[in-house]
Parts: sequence; structure tokens; C-alpha cells
Amino acid sequence: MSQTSKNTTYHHGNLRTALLNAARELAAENTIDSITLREVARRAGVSHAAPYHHFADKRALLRALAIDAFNELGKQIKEQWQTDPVQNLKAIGMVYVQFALSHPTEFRFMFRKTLCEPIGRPDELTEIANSIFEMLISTIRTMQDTGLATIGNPQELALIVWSTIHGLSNLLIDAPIAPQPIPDGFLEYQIRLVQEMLLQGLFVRA
Amino acid sequence: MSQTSKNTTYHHGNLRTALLNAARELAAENTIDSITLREVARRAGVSHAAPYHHFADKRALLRALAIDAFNELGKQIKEQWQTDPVQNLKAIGMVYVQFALSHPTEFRFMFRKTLCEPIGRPDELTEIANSIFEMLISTIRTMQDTGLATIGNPQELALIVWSTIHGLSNLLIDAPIAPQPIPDGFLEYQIRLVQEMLLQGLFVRA
DNA sequence: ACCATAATCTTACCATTGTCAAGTTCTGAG
DNA sequence: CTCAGAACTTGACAATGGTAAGATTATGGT
Repeated sequence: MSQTSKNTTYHHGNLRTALLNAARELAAENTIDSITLREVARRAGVSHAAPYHHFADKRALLRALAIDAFNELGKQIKEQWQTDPVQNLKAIGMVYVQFALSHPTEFRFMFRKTLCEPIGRPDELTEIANSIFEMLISTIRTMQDTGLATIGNPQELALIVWSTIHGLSNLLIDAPIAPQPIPDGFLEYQIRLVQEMLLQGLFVRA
Repeated sequence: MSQTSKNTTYHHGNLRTALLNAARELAAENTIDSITLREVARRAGVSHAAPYHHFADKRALLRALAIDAFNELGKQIKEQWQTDPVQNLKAIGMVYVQFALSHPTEFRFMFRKTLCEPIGRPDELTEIANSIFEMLISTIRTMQDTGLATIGNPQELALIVWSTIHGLSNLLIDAPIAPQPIPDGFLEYQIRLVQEMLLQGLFVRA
């Protein structure tokens, strides 16, 4: 096909990524249930059993999709990274919610416990999720070090902050409320509101 | 069967609720994908085509499940209702997160846009969700009236508050972080933390 | 009381899906 | 060159969502 690699007839050459791309294509088009192994294979121009040579089962394909999405999210956050922790807090929020809005299907798969390995076993999905969580924690720690936040255990505070942006993302994507489509500037305004509330809440005057 | 109603052999008598109960049973046992129309019918002791006389399709069954769950959530909130708006804010948060933790599968279905009717058509799921949202808005309005909160449009503030408890629920259920199982008192502590932050954030000193 | 009609349920069928087993074709190390 | 193994295909299987047509029961109008 017009793939960016070899063009042999039998061996695809780079089927794994082609399958993931096809899955992403499906994710972008339809809803969460419409990612079908067979359709993915079809779009990659390959037989319906071919994917099993690259993924153990459908779950593994979706897990790979989720991991890629987490990596992309982390990359986007890092691109916005600056020195001011308050700016970074805002950046994390904006990037996070925007990512959820622009890749809703992948976003949903990023948080599916069934896609993780059984507990005990090392799980890349858990690791990458935690590494992003760490960025939030360290941001809050920095804020505390510079006196911008004064109360609380940074880990617990980070969980609350993450909850807020994660919940906002979920509600905007899936809840039967919220304006549809989302008006211009709504996001910026909402994130600013979150941030102001959090900054106030994180800061106890001496 | 040992149903609470008639016991004729052919006509079930109350199949609709029996199906919903079976679905809830499945929800409690397994994961989100394991609710199968055929298994639901099997558990209700009925042929696999019988459900179609009570629900248009699988989606309709799941929508009914989600609606029931929203009703239950609303009921539980109302049971905790008092006069103090701050107490009510806490009650909403506690009940909400506890509901999500004790009925994770139903909770996930409560927020699936694909279960809603196409926009334009009146949708019971949208209505019941909004009616619960209204309780939050009115709580915040009351707080503003009594000087406990001073800033912002109550609707926008309510969205942030909802985001926080909704996000916390989702993360605790599905995110590959958070202690598993959740230790005693964790929830109370976390909700108190949320509340303190929000109260600070909602209140701007003159 | 009776019977037509509608509601409820069943059996039989179809297309699709995830998955596996057994073959086929290619590729590269020796 | 060759041959072991990787990459793919074909063909099968059971399970699922859904439809159609027929069987059974309930119900209301007369």
C-alpha cells in the first residue's frame, strides 16, 4: 500500500504501527465500540488473523493504543513546560483537557483498568500514567517551595488537582450536560477558574 | 421463578425489571464488557429474543440501567440532605464518590454519550443528570446567598465542583494509581480536603 | 361466555466478531 | 544454498446482537 515503508506483497514490513494507525483512524471516526480487530486488519490491508502476530489479543492492541496516547500527552505537556510552576499547572490543565477533547476515544481507553496487566506484574500502562502524575506532584512541590502553596501533602493535593481536570475532561466528553459544541474561549475560561480556585485553596495565609 | 410476582410459565409477568436486575447482577460480578443481552436473558430464565419485547436493543437496556442508577444516586443524596449548604456540599461529594465505588459498572454507563438519545430528541438520561446537577448549583447559590461563597457564576462553579468529585470517582475506579484497596478513612479525608480547598477557593475576602 | 386481537415469548436464522489451528510464503543467519 | 523461524493466510469455531415468523397466553369488547 502507500505505507511509508517496504512494499512487498506478503510481508507487510511494519504492520504493528500500521495496525495502530488504523485503530486510531477508527477511533477518530466512530465511537468506543467500533474499534474491531477485523476492521483494523481490513484497513491495514491484511487478513483478519494477521494482528495476532503482533498483539496477543484485542486487549493488547488497545493497551498499546492507550500507552501511545499517554506518551503523546506527556510529550505535549513537556512542550509547554516552563520554569514558573503556576504556568505549568495551567499548561497541564489546558493540554490535558484539550487532549481529551481532540482524542476522546483514546482518552477513554487510557483509563480502563481492564487494559492494565494483572496487579503484581509490571505494567507499562501503570508506569507511564504514574510518570505523568509525577509531573503534577513535582509542580505542586515547587509551588510549596516557593510559597505559592502552603498546605497539604503534595501527593494528596495532586490527586485533587488531577481529579478536577480529569473530571472536567470526562464531563465535557461524555456527560449529557455542557454546551455542545463547546464555545470559543470556554476552555481557557474554565481552566482559569479552576486555577484561581485551586490557588486560593492551596494557599493559607499565615 | 421465585420472582415477587405471578408465576405463570409462559408469560413472565415482570420481565422488564427482572432483566434489569440480571444486568445489575452481571455488572456487580464482572467488568463493563460482560453485560451481554443473551446472558441477561439467560439469568432471567428466558429466551435470548425475549428482551426485545421490552427494550429496543442492547443500548436501550443499558440506558435504562443508567437511568435507574441516576435515580438511585439522587435518592441517596436526598436522604442526606440538610439545611446547611456546606454540609450538603460534603454530602453530595461523599455520596457521589461512594456510589461510584460501590457500583462502578453502572457509574461508567451513566456517562456514555452513546446511550443518550440523538440530540434534539427529548432524553430522560439527559434530564435526570441535569436534575442532579441542579442540586449542586442550588447548593452553591445558597452558599453565595449566605456569604459562604462570593465569587463567580454558580453554574460555572458547580461544573468545577462536579468535575472534582466526578474526576476523583473516575480515578479511584479506573486509573492505574491510587491505593488498592482503598484504606479506611481515605475517602472522608479526601473529600474533606476537596471541600476545604473549594471553600477557600470560592471565598474571596473583601 | 366467547373470540378476535394484541402482548408476550420461542425457535430458527443471519452477519459479525474474537480467537485458534494448520497451512503458505518469505527472510535471513549459518 | 538451505532451512528454521517469522510473517501472513485460510478456514474453522463458539458467542454475540439482531430479525423474522410462528406459538402461546392474556385481555377487552360484545
